[in-house]
Amino acid sequence: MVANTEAPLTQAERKALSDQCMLDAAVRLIVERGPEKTTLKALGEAAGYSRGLVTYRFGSKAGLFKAVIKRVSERFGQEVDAAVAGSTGIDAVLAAAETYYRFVLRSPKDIRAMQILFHSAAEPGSSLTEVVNRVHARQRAQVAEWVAAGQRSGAINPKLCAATFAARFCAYTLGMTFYWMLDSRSIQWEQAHQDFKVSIQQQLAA
Amino acid sequence: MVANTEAPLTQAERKALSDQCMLDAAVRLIVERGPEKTTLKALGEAAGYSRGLVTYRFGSKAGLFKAVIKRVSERFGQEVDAAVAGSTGIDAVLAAAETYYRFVLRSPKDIRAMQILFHSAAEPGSSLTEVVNRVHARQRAQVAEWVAAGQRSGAINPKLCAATFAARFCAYTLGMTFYWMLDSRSIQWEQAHQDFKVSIQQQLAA
DNA sequence: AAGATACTTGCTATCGACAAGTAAGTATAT
DNA sequence: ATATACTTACTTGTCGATAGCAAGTATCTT
Repeated sequence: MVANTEAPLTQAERKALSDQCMLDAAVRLIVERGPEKTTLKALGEAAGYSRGLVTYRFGSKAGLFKAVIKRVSERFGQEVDAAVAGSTGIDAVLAAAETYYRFVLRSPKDIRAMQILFHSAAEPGSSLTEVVNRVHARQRAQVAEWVAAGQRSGAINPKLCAATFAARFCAYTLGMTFYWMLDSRSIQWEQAHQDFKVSIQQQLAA
Repeated sequence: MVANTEAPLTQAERKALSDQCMLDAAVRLIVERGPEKTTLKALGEAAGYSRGLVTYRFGSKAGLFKAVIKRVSERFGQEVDAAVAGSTGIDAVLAAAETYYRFVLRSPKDIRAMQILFHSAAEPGSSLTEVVNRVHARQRAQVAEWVAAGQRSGAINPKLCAATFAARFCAYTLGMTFYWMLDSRSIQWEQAHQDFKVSIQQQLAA
């Protein structure tokens, strides 16, 4: 988490290192104290630098947070792509659900940080709105594509509106993650996931 | 929104009036600039008082926001009770969904403000966590009750887990509201609602 | 050695919340 | 009835802490 202070590095390496440290520090501090109470001073120190580096590198605190969203959502997107591989239709949707379920268990801090940033995008005047909206629009479009493909192949109920199902699928995931964050004990994360898969199959079945 | 300056009021009336003005101002400012950027100064002025009154009356800014959550969620709860009336099972669940759908259209500012406050409850160390968690636990329990009653009367699929369905139902609602706030154009609020009702019936059918 | 890039420090306006103050309403004694 | 003591409603002074800019220093590159 703290910058390495050994052997001389190239400028590019220095930059890459400090970027990495700052993004890690951001995730950690967002989860520990929330974005607003995460001060530039704390971010700099947690990353092993000064309070000024965040603003210099990312333009502002919000700029750093945007970078966090991009990094985590990109990593998640890659995992989904890998899990879905070539499959479409119901299988693809189930694989995506499964991937998210596991991602939350494996990287709870990343998910917590990202969800907190998603939330802040819903506040008026937030500079994260556009990025976050793009991330979610993309996710919904991807799900809708799988469903549409399944409909063309006859495996999925043709009466269903692919876009609306996709929104429902993604909205559920967001809401459930919110509950999980609020009080992980009050929600049966695993059972909810299993029941959700059953519900998906039921909803999509031709 | 601004305190009345006419005829002398009793202490109780003065208090009720200023409380009302402050709660209204809070909703307005949360929707206009978000909770963090809503300053005590702005709250006081918008309500027609000084910057000190919020702290004096509600203890802190967060105290005022708690009161906002209580007020709006209570009002929504009453509307649900009225709409559901005596019905149970699928009808009760559909009536609750319908009530929320309409509440959002009729009082978008109240919903926006409340959802923003819900979000802030998911941040670490938030003093709203407990209140918000209680509100949502209660909503889920209520939905689960309707479902369980429907199962006892044989109208709802007995294999379903009532609590898990309730969580799914409420999580969807939260997530969809988030999308609606993020970009109301990208979401077909009405179609999503209609499809949701069909999906509920399908999921609950015996 | 000179320029470019990575990073730090000085500064200003603004914030929330506490403490101390003032104004307005209420109770009691004559 | 009205003056005085008291309580409650509300305001203002103050303090430490904040984000982000401008101007500086350290480190790498050519």
